[in-house]
Amino acid sequence: MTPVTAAERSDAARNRERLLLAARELIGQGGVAALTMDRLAEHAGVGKGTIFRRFGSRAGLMLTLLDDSEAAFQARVLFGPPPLGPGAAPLDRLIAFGAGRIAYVLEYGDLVLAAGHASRGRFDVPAAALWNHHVQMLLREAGVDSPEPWLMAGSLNATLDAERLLHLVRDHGVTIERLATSWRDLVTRVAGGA
Amino acid sequence: MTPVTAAERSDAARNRERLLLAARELIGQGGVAALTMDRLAEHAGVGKGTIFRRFGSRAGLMLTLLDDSEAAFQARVLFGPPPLGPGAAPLDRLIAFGAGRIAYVLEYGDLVLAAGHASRGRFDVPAAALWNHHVQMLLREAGVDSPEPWLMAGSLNATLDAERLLHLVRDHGVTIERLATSWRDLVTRVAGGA
DNA sequence: AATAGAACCGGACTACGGTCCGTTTAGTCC
DNA sequence: GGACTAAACGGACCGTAGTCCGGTTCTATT
Repeated sequence: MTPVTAAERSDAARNRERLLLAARELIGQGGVAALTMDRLAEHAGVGKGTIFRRFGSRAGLMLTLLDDSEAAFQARVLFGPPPLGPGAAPLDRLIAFGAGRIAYVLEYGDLVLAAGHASRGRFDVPAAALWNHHVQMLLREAGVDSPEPWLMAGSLNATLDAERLLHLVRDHGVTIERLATSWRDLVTRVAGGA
Repeated sequence: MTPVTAAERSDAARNRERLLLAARELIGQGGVAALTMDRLAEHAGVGKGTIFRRFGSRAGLMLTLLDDSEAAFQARVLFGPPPLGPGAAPLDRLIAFGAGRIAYVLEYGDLVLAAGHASRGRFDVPAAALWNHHVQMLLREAGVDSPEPWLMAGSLNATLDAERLLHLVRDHGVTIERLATSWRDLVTRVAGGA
């Protein structure tokens, strides 16, 4: 977050902390929907413009709020124990990745949803690029020789879209187990399995 | 559109026509973004409330605007010549369906995008259910025996999400041919092909 | 410690989608 | 054709995300 070129000014840092704290408080009280920018500004004792300079948009703020948990998940994928982390067979890692992603999305629900409504389109966000790359790597290791590896990885990731998953769970009562099963089925077939 | 239970009142019909005409005019002049509800109301000489009673939301209006082309595409899929229509091998129909869908989304671009921002979530819209059912049927005919046929069809359709396709084309310069290739690769693998 | 200027601050302002409710009008029944 | 009712109408109103810019505060420099 802190730019390399210049240290963050102390008042800016103080306000950023205040804002994140106030944001979590508001969400804790009334859910993500209760977090409006006006309320946040008032509750944090800060001007509205300050929020937008700092986080760019409401979605940017949500992204920042998710930073910690997102980093934790990334760490589990990149350095954690198998099958999610390195060490397991590529297909098993792929299956575990989907299951983990599904669990993550359902756990943070509305927050992920709100973060997705970024003006940038929710695809170019750094994390998305990382997952794309990760899936692409696992596919290659699994021996999948696709004419469009990058697009194939993107397609599989589109399957894990937060809005879709939450819609299925909330409006159709689909269980997390069924989602995981479906993902396993999909990637197994793509990888040329049974 | 006209409810079976009661005929539409003449003033309502007149205003609906006015609104659709004015909407197409505004879009023709300044693109979909230029179609704001206030402007539309003024340009059509109609109150704003009238628009919302008739179409429910901005997305609903967009959906209505797409009605004709959507119906045309549906007709091609359900009754048209192979490989999109009936008569071809299931896998070929599936491939053609994706290609057709991609072309459709790219052709109507922003309109489809705006229609997708419906409050209902863009998944429960009637057309989406139809495509889901269609893909599910083709998979079954192709001998794909999935533990979750409905979710599998939904996953494949998620791959054709308008926002994703348009993002790839507009922000990454991906061609329609590459998208079609990737879709073919995906469904071929799912169907157990090469 | 004084100073300059960059970074930051705040809140009034805009544009938008969507709602509400008192008013008008179309269709119907006598 | 007059009266009645349900439907449609319209535009003021609301809450929202996001912008703008004059004033303020921090920090580096001397």
